[in-house]
Amino acid sequence: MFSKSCEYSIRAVLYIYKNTQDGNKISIEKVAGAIGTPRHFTGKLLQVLAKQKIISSVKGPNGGFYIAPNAPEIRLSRVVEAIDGPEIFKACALGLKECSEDHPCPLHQQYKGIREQIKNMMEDQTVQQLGKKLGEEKVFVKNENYPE
Amino acid sequence: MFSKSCEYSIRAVLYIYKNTQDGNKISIEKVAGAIGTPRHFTGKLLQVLAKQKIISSVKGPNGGFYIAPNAPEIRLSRVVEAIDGPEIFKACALGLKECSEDHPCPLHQQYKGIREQIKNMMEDQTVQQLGKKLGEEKVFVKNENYPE
DNA sequence: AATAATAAGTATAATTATATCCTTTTATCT
DNA sequence: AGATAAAAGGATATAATTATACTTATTATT
Ligand code: FES
Ligand code: FES
Repeated sequence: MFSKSCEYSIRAVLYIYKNTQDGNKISIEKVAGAIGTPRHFTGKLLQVLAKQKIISSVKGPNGGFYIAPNAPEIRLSRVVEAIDGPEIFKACALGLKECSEDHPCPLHQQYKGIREQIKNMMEDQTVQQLGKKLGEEKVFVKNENYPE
Repeated sequence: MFSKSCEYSIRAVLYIYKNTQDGNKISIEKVAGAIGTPRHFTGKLLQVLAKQKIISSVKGPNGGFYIAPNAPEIRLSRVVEAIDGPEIFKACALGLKECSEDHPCPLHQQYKGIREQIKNMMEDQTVQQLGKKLGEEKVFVKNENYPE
């Protein structure tokens, strides 16, 4: 579905949200440890998310990444587009260069609705909504029996 | 969504179906040319599909690949599972090792329905159904303005 | 038996994922 | 103020995976 980069990014952003609403900042080290993703690769992803202003970062001691409590809602689609690119939401199911009504692949009619749902899901859900669940409901952003 | 291997495979199988119902066989060369996929890579894919008995092949002059007119319906899911593996239909949206109700990711509730639809689509559609469309309706298995 | 057509098997290239290393920024301690 | 250390930023290197090309082995036809 999405690339690993993208999956990792979403998980990281949710975790960062949940753990920085009290004004704290959190380091790459801790994020990667908490969600179970490779340290350096995670760092790189957070770097591009910060550059795109999806998350905030501050260098130096006591620095780290965070999402300001008063930050506007961040749609998941924004993360996906930053990492995998926006074309992913209009790609053809069978890999044709373009998906179009004029030159459809045999799966086009059935697939386009599903793809739309995926897009809607990512546009509807925000980091803030899902991030809150992370604390309240039983949802997880790291694998089962993974050491905290 | 699916890997390139998988996309190519489905396109190839549909093309082979459409062009071998008259008892003909068709070569890798022609398949790859007609659907616009790399020659050798396509060959390899057809090889595993043949080994899995999803399509038939015969060597030597006048040989090639084909799907027998009396062959039972081939669900697209079978092709997907042969190439990308069956796990793809139960994978977690955020890349957790397992998707489960007990240890769900934050997107689980919303995603599982969509994933189910994808699975159903691939299980419902058969090579025969879609292959017929290839001749009758305006659907394509190669890119626009690609030389035949 | 020779040949030519073709599938099958092996090697290379490109991409993606991951790790290492060095630089820059900045808070804190002396 | 200067030294130090903690953190992100950035460039570059390696590994794994995926995609593609090349070579060899089969086999129907003559
Ligand atoms: S053309 Fe394939 S999904 Fe639209
Ligand atoms: S756990 Fe992520 S989709 Fe089910």
